[in-house]
Amino acid sequence: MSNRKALPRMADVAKAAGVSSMTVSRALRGDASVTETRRADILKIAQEMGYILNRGASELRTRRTGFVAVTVPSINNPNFADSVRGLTDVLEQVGLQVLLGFTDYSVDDEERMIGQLLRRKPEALVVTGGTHTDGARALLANASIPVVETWDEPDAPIGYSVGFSNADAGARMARHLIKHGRRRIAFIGCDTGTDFRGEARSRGFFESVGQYGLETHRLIEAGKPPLGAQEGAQAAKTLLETYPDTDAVMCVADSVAFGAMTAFQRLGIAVPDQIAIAGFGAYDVSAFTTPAITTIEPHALQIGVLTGKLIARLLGPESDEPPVSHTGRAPTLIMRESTTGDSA
Amino acid sequence: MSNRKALPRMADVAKAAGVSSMTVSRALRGDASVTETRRADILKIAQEMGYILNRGASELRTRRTGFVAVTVPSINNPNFADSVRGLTDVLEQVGLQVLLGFTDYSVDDEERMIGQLLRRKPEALVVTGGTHTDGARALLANASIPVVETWDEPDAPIGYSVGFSNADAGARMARHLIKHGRRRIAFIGCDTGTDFRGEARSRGFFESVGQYGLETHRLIEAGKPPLGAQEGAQAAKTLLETYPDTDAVMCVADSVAFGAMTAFQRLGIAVPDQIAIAGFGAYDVSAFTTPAITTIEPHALQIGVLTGKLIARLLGPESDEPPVSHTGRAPTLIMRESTTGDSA
DNA sequence: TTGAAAGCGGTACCAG
DNA sequence: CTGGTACCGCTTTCAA
Repeated sequence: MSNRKALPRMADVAKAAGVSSMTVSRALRGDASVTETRRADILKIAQEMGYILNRGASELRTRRTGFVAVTVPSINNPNFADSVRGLTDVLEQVGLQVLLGFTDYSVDDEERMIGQLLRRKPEALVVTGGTHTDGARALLANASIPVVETWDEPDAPIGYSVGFSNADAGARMARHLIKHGRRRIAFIGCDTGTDFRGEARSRGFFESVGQYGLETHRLIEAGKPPLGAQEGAQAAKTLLETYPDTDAVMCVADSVAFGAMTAFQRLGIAVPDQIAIAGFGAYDVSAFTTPAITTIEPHALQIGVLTGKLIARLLGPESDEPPVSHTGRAPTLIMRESTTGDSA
Repeated sequence: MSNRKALPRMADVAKAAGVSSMTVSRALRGDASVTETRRADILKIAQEMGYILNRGASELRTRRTGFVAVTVPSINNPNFADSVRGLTDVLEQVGLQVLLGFTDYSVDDEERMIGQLLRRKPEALVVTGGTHTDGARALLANASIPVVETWDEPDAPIGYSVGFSNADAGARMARHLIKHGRRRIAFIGCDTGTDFRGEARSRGFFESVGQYGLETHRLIEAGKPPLGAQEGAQAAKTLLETYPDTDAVMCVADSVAFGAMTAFQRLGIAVPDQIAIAGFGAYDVSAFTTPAITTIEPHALQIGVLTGKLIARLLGPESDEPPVSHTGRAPTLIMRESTTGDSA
């Protein structure tokens, strides 16, 4: 039902149409030099024969693959999914195809993935975050294609970057909590050395907390990313045992905040009266919990879209304005009842 | 920082190593016929030169691209994300690279995507669902590569299929609700003609409801997919206005069920006392709401994994047992308080 | 406007 | 075990 039979080649179409391969090639690509009637004729014949262009062969000759390689830690994360989606859509507009690789939050896996992806000769490469192995950096340096780091503001940028400061995002939330009267403040995050963006948020968060003279050690490491509601619920219990007087907690992601909130509520702890909860990521769920969860909107889709536009400009025809790294819209704090106590 | 300079080719490595391209080719692929010392030598030189194999060139000669094309409606759906992840992981094991295309729940977009993807000469193609345009079917028939339809049991299978009966899943939930004493039963789904799997669930649901002699017209069309909590909340209000005496509702996805439940609760309607709620998809959130939401676990990851294994067997060395379509584990009903009323 | 020949960067095949 | 040669399917180039 699906076994290899010889697929027609361009030469076969040419023969059937009584022209040369070159004419078929031109007709298929819409080259103006082919007579309109002839072109229509060729297209019809190609269609009838079920001819499908072999892009691999064209690429070899033109040296343009139309691939953009992309590595993300995980696709099972609404934020990354949004970014990938935005990126894919924009690139599709200009005929570029995304090659996706998952790194599972491991820089070693990332290096391996990049090595694999580069063999496909992508015209640009998009990575998540600004932390990479030396090996990966070497690969990227040698590849001589545009590199875009996303979701971060790298200390040592490789090429372009489209992202924001996760530390600032954490700090912003800390100030919000403090402004609303919280003083014994905690953070639930991933284990150290795994999710670098989450760590940056935690770092910025506690830096800000410290600036107000408050305790900065209430950190719960809830496991390896990606963290979900399950881990959030577990971490909430740990938090209560370890620092029972905590009156506010930020979670590395909304999924975690949701799980933590549920755990508190089932233990009879009032949110936000006894403990305020904040998340990150503006997941859909956060707007519909009771109370709704204060969070930070990272504009994930826009990160993808901006990255796509940047790449389109880099690979497209020479533009007047040279493309530059783009920081996009800064993350937005979304205040909701889980920290403000205001009724819905 | 990233401009085109001539990348080294295999011939360059060969020259530097003082051997022929053929020897380099063999060394790089681990062909046993190359002396071990020579191979080490060549690998080192290739490494130093920053040589990266051009797979496009190999593919042309070997006629094996290592691509598997995959179309999914959307990646912003935990179920599809899980499937893609499972599929990607398995295929990566055997050196296959996924080429992903998004169809936005449109069969026309799907046809277009398939057309684009086939030009990359994938060795297999995975599509979501069993409903396709005639054009898409023609493309697939001509491609002469294995085709796997997932997430469904197609009426007219194109090739292999890995999925389950969405109608059965809907029917199962209907029986569950009826068994728990519900009689005025509704369904919140997508607009007709968009999400075929969701429609199948709805159809099976109402068929079962009808078999018990109950009303089968309480259908709320909540918009185009993907539906979220927002649409669920809105639909819940519509449901109350349209069929105020409804005592149970199944939603096409857990996200929708969550939004609907929140809406009911904010309106002071007790779940499940006044109205029972069920979802589909076993999203993480469903286990942590109050009450937790009864749902159906489709084993999305496993669908991806089984599809990957099927393809690996199809494309791998001749196996003794011929590969067949695999239905995987049947969806599992997860009973929770939102329909049973049992305390957590 | 069209076609013939060469070549993109690898690997199959066969000779040595 | 190693190398020469042809060729994968398309497009560039140049001539007609």
